[in-house]
Amino acid sequence: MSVILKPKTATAEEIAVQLTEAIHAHRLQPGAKLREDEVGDVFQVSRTIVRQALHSLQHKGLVTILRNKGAFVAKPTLKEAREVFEARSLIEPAMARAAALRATAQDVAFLEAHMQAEQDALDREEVGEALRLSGDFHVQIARIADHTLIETLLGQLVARSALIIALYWRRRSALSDKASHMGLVNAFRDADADGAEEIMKGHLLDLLMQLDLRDSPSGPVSLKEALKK
Amino acid sequence: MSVILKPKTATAEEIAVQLTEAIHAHRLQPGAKLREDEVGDVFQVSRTIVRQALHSLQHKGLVTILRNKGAFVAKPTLKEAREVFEARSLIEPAMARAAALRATAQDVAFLEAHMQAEQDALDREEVGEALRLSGDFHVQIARIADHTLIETLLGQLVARSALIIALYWRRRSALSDKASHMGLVNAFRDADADGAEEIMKGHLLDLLMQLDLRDSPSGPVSLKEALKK
DNA sequence: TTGGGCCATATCGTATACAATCTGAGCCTA
DNA sequence: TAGGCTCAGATTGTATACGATATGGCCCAA
Repeated sequence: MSVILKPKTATAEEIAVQLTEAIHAHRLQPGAKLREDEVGDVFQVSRTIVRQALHSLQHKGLVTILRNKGAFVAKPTLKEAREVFEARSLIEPAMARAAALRATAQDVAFLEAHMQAEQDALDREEVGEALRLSGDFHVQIARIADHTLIETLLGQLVARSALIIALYWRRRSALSDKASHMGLVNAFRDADADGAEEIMKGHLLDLLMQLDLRDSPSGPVSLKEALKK
Repeated sequence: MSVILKPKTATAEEIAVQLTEAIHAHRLQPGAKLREDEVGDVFQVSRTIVRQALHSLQHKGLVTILRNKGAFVAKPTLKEAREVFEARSLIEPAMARAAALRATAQDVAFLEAHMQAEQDALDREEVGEALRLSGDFHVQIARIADHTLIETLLGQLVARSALIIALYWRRRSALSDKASHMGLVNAFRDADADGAEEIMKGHLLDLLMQLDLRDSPSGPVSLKEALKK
């Protein structure tokens, strides 16, 4: 928790955003406890506001709140992880198709700048920021498709994906989606709906393949936790 | 607001459920104001708890909270309404397919009982309850498909659909989904994945057709509201 | 009469006080 | 020494007090 920025007073929304970024950047690990007054001290607000932020993050699936226990950064199970990517596979190809039919020159330029920003972050070795931008790329596609509901939804799924990547990413392979993203941008430029849809399908499959979502238990668990119940 | 039941103390979750049911049953109309201490009086809890419930409903898209103005039952716009059904069309056929492959005899029996309960409600002329059950039928399919994430998601979309139906339903046609639901149950019994998927696709299209989602303005609006801004 | 400004009241927003609950250390006992 | 009990401290849960903001009525002036 001590790695959070902005020690000045903030709104619940701002706190939620900052916590989300910290989770995205893996500065807050899955399972980390978020004590209310600790967070409140950092942001200089009362627990009331912190509570709002934490509940909001719970609704988005980033935080788990246990009654009388507290709030923790969510630890998606294997099943939840698979479900997130299944849901994305149902939604995103259709968004890519719609975006291809609607994308303007500005949209294409925006996505290109977005990819450049991601590359810059990688060059600076800011892996967390690059991951965040990479996820946001997908949300931007829903925005271009002008589908507000799914844009919101996808924002939540992408945020959860960041947690999943933190837990299940096979470190041995590089998480590179540059080629797919480039392909999508090109398809948008050409208004190639079929192409965009296919690339997105393949891209999500690629992502899945780079995760270790086989039956292995959910990773290192403390003995104490493992023996509980 | 005076039509709500259970005047004894309750948790935020219970309040949210009761409000949801009231919205489903159209006892609370889109746009209705939900004053915090009024709700608190009804349920015999402090505003703290009411606030939790209202925020939770906001996240689910059933309530709109305007800062310093208060909470209102959401009034989905035409675009939002279309988006809800588009999202459902992306998700539910796949759920129907998965459910067909997984449904047990118990699941089929459960759905049959569910349909019977809906019919009973209709016979008792409890239209609101029948609508609620009809929506829940779809959520149950996601449960049978064993897809928890989408089950939750669909619960929200179905709840919003109830609002949309309240606003955009063409009264002239009967909102009958009995045939489609029956077809789905049969497909589940036969493990007919393709059939289930197709029926669900068509069923959602049917639903859309029975709504008036053309460009007409969002219905009766007070003059004052219309001239604002 | 009509338009604008002012104030009382209603209502929401936030902080804080207090109650309920959990946790873990220390102690006792078998 | 292992197991369980008790209690203090830490932490979350809820109610309430108080401040901020919006609303609507009233008065006054043009």
